[in-house]
Amino acid sequence: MTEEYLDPIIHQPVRTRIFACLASAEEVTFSYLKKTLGLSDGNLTTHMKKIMDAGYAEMKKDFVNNRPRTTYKLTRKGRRAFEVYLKRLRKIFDEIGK
Amino acid sequence: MTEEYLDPIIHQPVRTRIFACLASAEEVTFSYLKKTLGLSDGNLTTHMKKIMDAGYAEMKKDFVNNRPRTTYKLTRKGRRAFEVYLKRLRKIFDEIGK
DNA sequence: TCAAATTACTTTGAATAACAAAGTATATCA
DNA sequence: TGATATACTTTGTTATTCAAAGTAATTTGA
Repeated sequence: MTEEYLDPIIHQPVRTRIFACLASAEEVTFSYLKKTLGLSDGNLTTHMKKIMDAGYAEMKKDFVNNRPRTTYKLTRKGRRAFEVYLKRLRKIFDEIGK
Repeated sequence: MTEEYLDPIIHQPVRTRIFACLASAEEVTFSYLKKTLGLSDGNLTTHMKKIMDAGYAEMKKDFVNNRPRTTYKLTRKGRRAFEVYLKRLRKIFDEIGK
């Protein structure tokens, strides 16, 4: 059980939900994440920064109707990390049933 | 998805594993947790303190072979909180598959 | 038309959390 | 009896989390 450590970048109340969102789609906008997860702007920015600093997601900026739009998507590395995370979580909980 | 917040007492890399351990047994000793999860003494103490402060576990102290022994067990509230946690986690991940 | 509100973020600072090193205390071992 | 081990707790530093305030462009309403 010891080595089944849970990636602290992913295993955090807000970020786990962000990852679930990102994993379920190709890419997701800042506004969508904010609304869907009910986060403050600052909170979302800093969490995304942390995820990107880990190399788990990347950002794209463009304009739609003269408004800035920031889009995030998981990198290959991020998707892989999330898979490993899910596998470990499952293993940990499977052991409860002994 | 918004209201499916994950209890920060439980959703933390070390504590999730502590909860899995506690949930799988009636009660668990300090030494066992420490060894099984590979934690430093201080780290384990502070995490357990946090879990107890939330009313999720309780501590029993006795002596075995003239040695102090600290035993932890989930309270009813703690077990319930863990169940809710697991249900929410599952829901969040189920949504990935859309 | 211009002031106010809205959208879309980022920066910053204060509160909280996480962790290990050092500390306390008893027991065993050589 | 000095050294090592077991069983913890306290303390202090560093890292993390979050929202308030800040920036900038845009739309809306009087």
